[in-house]
Amino acid sequence: MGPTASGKTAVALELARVLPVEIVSVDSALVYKDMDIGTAKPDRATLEAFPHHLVDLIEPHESYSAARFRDDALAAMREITERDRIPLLVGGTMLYFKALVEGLNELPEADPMIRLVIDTIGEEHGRGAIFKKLKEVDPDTAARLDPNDAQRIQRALEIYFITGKTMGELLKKPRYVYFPYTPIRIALVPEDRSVLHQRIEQRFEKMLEDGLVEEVTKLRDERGLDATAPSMRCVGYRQVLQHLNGDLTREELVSHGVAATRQLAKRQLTWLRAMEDVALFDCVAEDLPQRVLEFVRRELEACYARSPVNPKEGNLGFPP
RNA sequence: AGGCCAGUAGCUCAAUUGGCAGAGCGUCGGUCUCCAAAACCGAAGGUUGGGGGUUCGAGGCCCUCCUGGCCUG
Repeated sequence: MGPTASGKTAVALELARVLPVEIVSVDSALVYKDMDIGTAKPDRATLEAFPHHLVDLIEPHESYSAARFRDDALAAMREITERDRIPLLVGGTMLYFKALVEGLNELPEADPMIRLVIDTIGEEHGRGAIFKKLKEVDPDTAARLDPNDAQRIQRALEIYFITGKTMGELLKKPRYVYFPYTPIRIALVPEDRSVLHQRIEQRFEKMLEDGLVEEVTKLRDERGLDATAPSMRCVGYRQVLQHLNGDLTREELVSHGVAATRQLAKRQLTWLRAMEDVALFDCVAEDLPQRVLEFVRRELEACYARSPVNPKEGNLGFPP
């Protein structure tokens, strides 16, 4: 795990070179096909040499979800372990990590029609009307949410409209979590935030040099995508779209894009701080891949030593 | 060189006739159960370019210096 631009990919590739692992992407942006530059997707050669699961899964006009990720990730992990290999989960979408390991309650999936209905009510009767409605049907959830949090209020109402039961009620039900793995949690974090900020700026400028504007132009012109598409809410894509609309100058595109990326990194770090049992590594360390590799080796050995089920012949699959 | 205009939070700008210096953005901290690279909440941040003066009281008036811009030579 780690914030954007912390060097996760480089470390993952190094581990994949040496250990019997297969990479599973835990990234809400890498799932989109044809969104390569702005998502800092590994290039084709890398993806061929080290296949990544859960990359290029859906079209940019489709939408994904935490629940779908959990299903997809568990399926990928099962395939990998059946090949006697180890899943290496790499990414920065912390909600996906959480959903995977801790599971989700049984809730209905998103329904675009219902969401449209709720949005329409909001437009006609005012922003407050929707919150008022939620207070009526699900006071517990309403009390927990901020009246301005339109997205979550909409979700809570959506659950009620689909199931007739409240979100508060459904979340109280016991959750049966299927996760037959022992995670070794590693996070790459900056000891000095300003270094990460620098990297973010350089990387965004590089993305523009590499043709990010052209990539987005294509998505807009050939796929008709606009700011309402979930994929176009990704950092960078949204700002380029605004630039193409004439709402941002080229200069503003850079400063806004960089700022949005910094904010993303900040939120990712907030998640990481709240997580327990995570080994932290300074993401600007010189020999970062080596350090992580050593740590993983030790952890794997300890893991196998205490496990009643050893892999075949007790061979860990990597040099002693 | 002379004349005019401007200088307020990191940035862009507000502030009634002289009456408690604010906003947006950024920054920092947090929340997060099927959109999460999303959405939302909170906090910090000022010698109002410097110095002097008038006044009960100055971001706003007077003097002076500094910086930037425009005009004239």
